[in-house]
Amino acid sequence: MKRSFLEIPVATRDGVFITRYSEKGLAELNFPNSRTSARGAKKEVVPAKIRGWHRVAEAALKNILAGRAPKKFPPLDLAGTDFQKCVWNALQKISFGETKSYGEVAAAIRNPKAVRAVGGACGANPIPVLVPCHRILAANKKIGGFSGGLEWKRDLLAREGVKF
DNA sequence: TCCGTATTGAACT
DNA sequence: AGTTCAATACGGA
Repeated sequence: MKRSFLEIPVATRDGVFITRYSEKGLAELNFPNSRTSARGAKKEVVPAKIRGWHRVAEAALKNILAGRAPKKFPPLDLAGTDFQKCVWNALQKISFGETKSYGEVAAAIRNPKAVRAVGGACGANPIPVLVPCHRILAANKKIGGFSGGLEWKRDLLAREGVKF
């Protein structure tokens, strides 16, 4: 069974991001380039609950894009395996402007050897930016990869004041 | 069960 | 210093 998400666009100076909400929280976020947007504007009823989340999510997103640390995050409804959720949870513990290597993340979840699996989980991350998969660099401080495009990763890091 | 992965560290040019 | 290679954990087909 496929979960249906409530899709809400977020206009920023960098383009229109798409957020998707489930009954439990923010479930997905897409970069502007994905042409997932511009759909037959399904103006369904947006529960007040979700409007509240969206307000927080939008503020958090714009803060990050502006190079400032968000004060607050909306609840996240991460759909994935236990391992993935574990990784994503670890990612959220990385503070703004800080970077970690895949190896360190692996160590943080008590699987020091699962470095590549961590990479896989990052790639499967449904919520970039808010779940800071872009703050993960390879051990030799190289850029690695990024789902939404490497330009985004570099740009986001630069805005956080990270140099490499 | 086999294959690919957003890695890593060591061995080899 | 750049490159190749095997190992490793996990998810998808």
